[in-house]
Amino acid sequence: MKSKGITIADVALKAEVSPASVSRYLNGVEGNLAPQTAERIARVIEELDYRPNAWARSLKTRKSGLVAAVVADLTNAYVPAVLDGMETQINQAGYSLMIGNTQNDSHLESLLIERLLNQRVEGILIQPSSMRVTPALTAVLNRQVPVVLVDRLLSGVSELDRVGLDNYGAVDTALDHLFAQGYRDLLYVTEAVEDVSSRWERKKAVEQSTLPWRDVRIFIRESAEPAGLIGTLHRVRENRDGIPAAVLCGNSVAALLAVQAITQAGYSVPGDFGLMTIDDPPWAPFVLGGISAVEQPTIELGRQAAQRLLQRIANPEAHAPVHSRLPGVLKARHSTQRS
Amino acid sequence: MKSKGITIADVALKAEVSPASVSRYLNGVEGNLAPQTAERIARVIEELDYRPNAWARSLKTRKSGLVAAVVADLTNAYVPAVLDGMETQINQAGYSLMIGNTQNDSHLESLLIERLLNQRVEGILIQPSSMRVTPALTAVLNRQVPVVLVDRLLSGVSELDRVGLDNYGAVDTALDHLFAQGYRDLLYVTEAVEDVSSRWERKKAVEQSTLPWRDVRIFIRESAEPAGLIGTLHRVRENRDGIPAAVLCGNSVAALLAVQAITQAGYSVPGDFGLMTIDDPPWAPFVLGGISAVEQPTIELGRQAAQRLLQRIANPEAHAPVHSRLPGVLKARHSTQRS
DNA sequence: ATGTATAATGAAATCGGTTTCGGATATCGG
DNA sequence: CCGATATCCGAAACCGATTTCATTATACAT
Repeated sequence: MKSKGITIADVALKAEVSPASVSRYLNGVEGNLAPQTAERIARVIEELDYRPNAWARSLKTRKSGLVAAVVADLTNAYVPAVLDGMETQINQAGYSLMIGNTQNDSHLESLLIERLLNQRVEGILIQPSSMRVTPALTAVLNRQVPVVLVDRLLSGVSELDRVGLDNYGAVDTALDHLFAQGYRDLLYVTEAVEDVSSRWERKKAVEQSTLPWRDVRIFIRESAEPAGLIGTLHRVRENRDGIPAAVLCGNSVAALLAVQAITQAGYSVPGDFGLMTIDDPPWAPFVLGGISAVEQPTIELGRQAAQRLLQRIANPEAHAPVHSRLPGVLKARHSTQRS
Repeated sequence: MKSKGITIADVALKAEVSPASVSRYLNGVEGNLAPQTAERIARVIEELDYRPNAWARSLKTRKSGLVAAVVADLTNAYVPAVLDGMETQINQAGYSLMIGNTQNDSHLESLLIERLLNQRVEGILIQPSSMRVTPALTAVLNRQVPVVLVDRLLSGVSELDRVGLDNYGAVDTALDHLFAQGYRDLLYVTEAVEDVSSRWERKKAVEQSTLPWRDVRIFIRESAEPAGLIGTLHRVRENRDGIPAAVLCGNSVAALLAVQAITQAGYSVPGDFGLMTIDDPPWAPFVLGGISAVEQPTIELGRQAAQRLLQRIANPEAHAPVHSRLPGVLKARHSTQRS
């Protein structure tokens, strides 16, 4: 009833060598195999369609070949794009990728991380659901497994690597573009800012802009309904003087809200408002004649994050943490075209 | 130098019981533990922050708690949506999810599947990159690990479960809607059809339509450039008589092409053409005033696929394979609004 | 011819759990 | 008070690999 199970012993027996030699063969030439023996083993392995048991191997070597990515929301196009970059990188290195989707819920996040640790992943890429450090997160940190933060930071945690967009730079890029196009009034639309570092940074960057804006307002999204934003749009529009105001959105969720509000209110773009967004969702080129955006280098973000993690795994001695802030790239489109 | 490692033995020692008892405790009450002992063990585990080693456990129990999803293209929004459904379901069952992104490359697909098998996953969800059965795929099938096909079929493989959209029904839904709106001329836009079963089925459904169309044409996308399609649009438009033709797209990639073609050619929707697509990408509501679509129940698809796989894992006796074909739901929007 | 360095291989311990089997203790009926 | 039965628990084998250490065979120098 021993279902299936071709073990190293079976191979050894049939090839008339010791299990030790088979193992040596499997792991490349360690203690030097006679080419003749090696070939014999190879043949038997082939014949038996033998596959080494990863569990037994891991048990001894303390390496699982597993790496995990814990993301906040799979349905936001930004996330799978980043995952894409991670995945290729990780597979190239011979590792396999596990994923956990926290749905922006730190409770679920804890549970998933817990599970992944039990699976003995060798490293974790985390896009934290919140800046606040949960017990489960501290548990990971106390443990030896390397962690790289993606996209978002954890408040009060400085010892971790982090890879993400250069939020300040990206916002500046957007603002420079808007200003260069002649806009002088600015409305910044963002999701609630408290818990998520990237949103916070972007808002901060807007507030710190040194360009001579005539007016800068911030609108914080409180519901999925555009009603509130529509009101603000009306108000912004009142005190204009021929130059339409620019609406800058902090991410694609905010951008979606803005598109809805503008459409429902019957405004036109770029006639009544300039419109632009940080993060270039796949639909940006096709909505309202094309929405200008600052694109995030998503695949590259994923690639670098994975790369960093793999390095930490290969070389656990703690170097100083590295913060990579990749630049966004400007995609000027119809929605900010003036004249 | 034994880095870290609180083993079951350490716990046993400190709790003054045998490792066997600790094991019993960990796996729920098997051979009946005295509540007193159980509590003592619990406390020590807590104190030591002990975590059972998944490898050792798997080695003995032959269960990894791992399930894999191999998908064709992470950047197509349909895929992460389905993954989302899978993920929750799988985690609820106490399993963890591994992913492989084949990028529609059957070579990569083979490699990833190979790796996942070595990781001893207990089951695999596959969205095959092609209908053609590769050696690696047959290897999986010969092996004992359960497989559920998602979205796409494998030609000549009938023994596997499959969960996907009811492509025939979905196309009928679209056609019914178009016909009811008064359209009589039809242009179906699709990606190359040979290798992918879902595309094939949808095209077939169009060809088999029993509605009294005046004209039905099929356009097969050959490049990412809309030039070819634009030509076809011109031609379709010539022989009209007041009733615009309807353009139905086989998936979101085709829809994207159509949007580009229509926009570049300067046509309006729904004035010059009715436009509709199978698969409801996130941008559909906002492009060209809203594009009508037949939405796929993505999360539900993922959920059911995962569910099916988990059942197979729990109960390996081979029942007859189940083919779930979930219905698409009509999203009538502006792009097919007539009158 | 003899001693020594080197290459190739095998025996056995080990990784950290689970599980079988049987021994010890407690409970209970008569 | 005794033997039978049930309950709780420990010793030890086992899962399938890796790895250390020792051994044998071979080559080479003297």
